[in-house]
Amino acid sequence: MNVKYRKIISGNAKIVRDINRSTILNLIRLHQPVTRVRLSHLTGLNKSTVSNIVHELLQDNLLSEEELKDQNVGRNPILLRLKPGHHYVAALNLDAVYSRVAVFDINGKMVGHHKFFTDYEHPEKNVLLFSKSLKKMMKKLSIEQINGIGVSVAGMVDSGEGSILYAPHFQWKNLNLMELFQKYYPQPIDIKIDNDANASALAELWFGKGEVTKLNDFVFLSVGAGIGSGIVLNRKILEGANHSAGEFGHMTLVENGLPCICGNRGCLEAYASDRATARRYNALQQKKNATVQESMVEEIIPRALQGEKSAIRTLKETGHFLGLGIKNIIRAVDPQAVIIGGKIIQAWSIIYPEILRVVKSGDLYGLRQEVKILPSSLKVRPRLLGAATLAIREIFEEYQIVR
Amino acid sequence: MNVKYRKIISGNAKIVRDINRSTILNLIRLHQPVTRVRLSHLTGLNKSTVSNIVHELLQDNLLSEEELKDQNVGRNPILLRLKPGHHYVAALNLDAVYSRVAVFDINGKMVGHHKFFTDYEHPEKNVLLFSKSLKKMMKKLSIEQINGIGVSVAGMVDSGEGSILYAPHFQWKNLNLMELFQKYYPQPIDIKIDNDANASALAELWFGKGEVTKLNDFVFLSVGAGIGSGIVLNRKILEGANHSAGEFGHMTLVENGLPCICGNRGCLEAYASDRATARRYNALQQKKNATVQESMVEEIIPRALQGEKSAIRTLKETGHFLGLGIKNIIRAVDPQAVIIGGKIIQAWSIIYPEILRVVKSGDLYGLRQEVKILPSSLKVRPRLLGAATLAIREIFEEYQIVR
DNA sequence: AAAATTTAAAAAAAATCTTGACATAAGAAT
DNA sequence: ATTCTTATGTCAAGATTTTTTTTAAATTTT
Repeated sequence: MNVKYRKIISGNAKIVRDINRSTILNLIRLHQPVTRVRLSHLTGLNKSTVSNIVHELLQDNLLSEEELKDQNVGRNPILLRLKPGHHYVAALNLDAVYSRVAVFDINGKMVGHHKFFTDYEHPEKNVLLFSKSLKKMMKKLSIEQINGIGVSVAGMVDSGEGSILYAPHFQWKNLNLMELFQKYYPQPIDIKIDNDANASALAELWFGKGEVTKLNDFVFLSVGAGIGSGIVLNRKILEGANHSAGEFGHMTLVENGLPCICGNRGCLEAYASDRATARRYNALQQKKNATVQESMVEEIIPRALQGEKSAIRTLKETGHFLGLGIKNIIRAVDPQAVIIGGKIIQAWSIIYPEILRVVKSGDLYGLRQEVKILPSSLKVRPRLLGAATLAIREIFEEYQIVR
Repeated sequence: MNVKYRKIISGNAKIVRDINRSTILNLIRLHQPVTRVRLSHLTGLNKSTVSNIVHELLQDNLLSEEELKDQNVGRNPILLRLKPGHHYVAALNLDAVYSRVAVFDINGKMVGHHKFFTDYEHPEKNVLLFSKSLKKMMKKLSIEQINGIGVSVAGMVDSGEGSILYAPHFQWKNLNLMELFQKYYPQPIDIKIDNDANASALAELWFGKGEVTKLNDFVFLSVGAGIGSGIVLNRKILEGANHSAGEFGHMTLVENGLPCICGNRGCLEAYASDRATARRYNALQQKKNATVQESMVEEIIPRALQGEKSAIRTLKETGHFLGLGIKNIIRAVDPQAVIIGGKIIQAWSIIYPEILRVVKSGDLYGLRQEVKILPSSLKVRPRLLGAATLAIREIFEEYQIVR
């Protein structure tokens, strides 16, 4: 039976407490530093309830207090912040060539980092390398306990089960990664595994800067060797019935178009991935003997920025195709924004006008669709921070009431 | 400020009651007839809580009881059902040429129906006609009170405000329909307005038969003069940041393809709408002088079913284009199913194989994507029943706890 | 035929959590 | 020195669910 039955959650006093506790903890995260009174206003909860719950959070070492001495009338407010130094999560990004391990605090700050060659042949080996690396890091940073592990994988993942359905880079199929982790971490620890595009989207949602802060509905388009995407709707990742929502990389852009590694033709990925960009560039350069390796868009971009014509033309084309794809994404889910990640955004000044032109050309009935096209706002690698966010989310998000 | 802030709903005893009450009422609707004990199991709530809430619902005249005499051991169970004859909603579908008014009971059964010519020039006139028609119907059926009004409109709708952003058929732009209704219904009554594709999707979700019963995530593709769609994710309609999620009709299928009424080229609608189908058919028939009117797919379908070659070819092409669109829909939101509505489904035996062929050709990496392509399962007009469902939903759905 | 068992529903007592009124804290304004 | 003002803390009251106990009705066992 493949039918997903929604779990029915009925209400009782304890769940009310859980809901309010996580609401408050989340608001502290988002608005820190913040006072109890402000939290009372934000939540609509009574001041006493807030005080009570804050007291509990303080005892759990999740918060720090700081009395503010200012010249306002009235009693000095006490500012609440997430307390650093007590709660950490481990992150693993399993990616082509390198995989990365890191430790983050609950504010999304990386405090330790390490990388190793991904072992394609022996999936379990990567878990071993991760655990060793993590142990070493924890010792060095004198961190005693980890509050969760997040893993982002380049491939299709069943995040509920924690299994990898298909990872084309590594040629892993139906691999239960969760089981491997549980071998090395038999003690009860939260382990969350998801696809790297979803993880990146989550990283933007939780730790995005600037305009991204205000977004609740967006699509993160991860442009790399392939093209993946994570759809965020009402602050939640859309997984899809078969864990493959947001496979925009394989939407058909051109019927019977260029072949794609997925076996079909005309996919967005076959036109706008880094690989496709490099290929188009090389086709232009053939006579000039100045080709680049397929994985090396990072060589094309500086050439374009320095004014090399064929590099510029190639990237503009990429922008054009991305625009076509993004237009269809907008038609599909009508997000507040589409955020683009990947090396390609280093050429933002070149690709953005092209993307915008295509997207705007298709404005529905001339009605203003206030969708933004933005480059990733993150400084840390989104896929690694995303892995951490998978674990951090578990600390903050519990139940929630919706209409 | 265009930023949609999520309302924060904090928990308290009253909301817990609301949650549990609506959970129980919904389960009665879905599982009727059902006993209190069964409800207790389904919800996880204690038997006393269920008894208590059921008592309340009985007092509100929402339920009827019937003692079951069977040969099982133990006390006879009391079966609970939604009580007919006490709660009704009014529905209005504003559509091209005709608009329809109807009265439905809370089980989605139509008890009265009437239609009138839509007044394109004077939007308010339609509200007047609706109210007169409803009044007459209520008198005839001796219904004293209506518990809500649902309106489905062929066009883009801001369902929160109840305003029509753009309705191409009627050439209405930024029309606040809710205000017009409130003129005629100043007393506090729930009025809900939404786009007809969303309403149809909702009708399938609530009152769909057969396989549809088990679906929580699907896309309803409404094929008519244009192509609209409603996206249902986790049993909720996806509205989108600009109230235009699911505009799959205007996704680009062919770059620089056929012109579309939206002003662009190559939209799905320009290839697979009834109008496009008729146009393609007429192009084939030109020499034979046997053309049909643009709105008349219903003439092409019987011809095809009787074996007329060009009719068959035309419909197969429509199926092919629908397949291309559906493939991209699947890539986008990965639904459990895509449900197709409209006259075209009378030719299901012709279009379905074509759709399936295109969709399956694009199966991602050869992984089984268990997506179903289904014709609408409703007997009543989906757009009208959908309008009713907008109102019925308000009676049943209140708050809910999610993770 | 009487007693025990089974299933369903209702009632009373116990537990949990939020609310609301009041109290306390700390500084500014009068 | 007193009163305001704002932030936080305390505690009984109120609402709701859960747990426990009764009551009800029919079947099965003794």
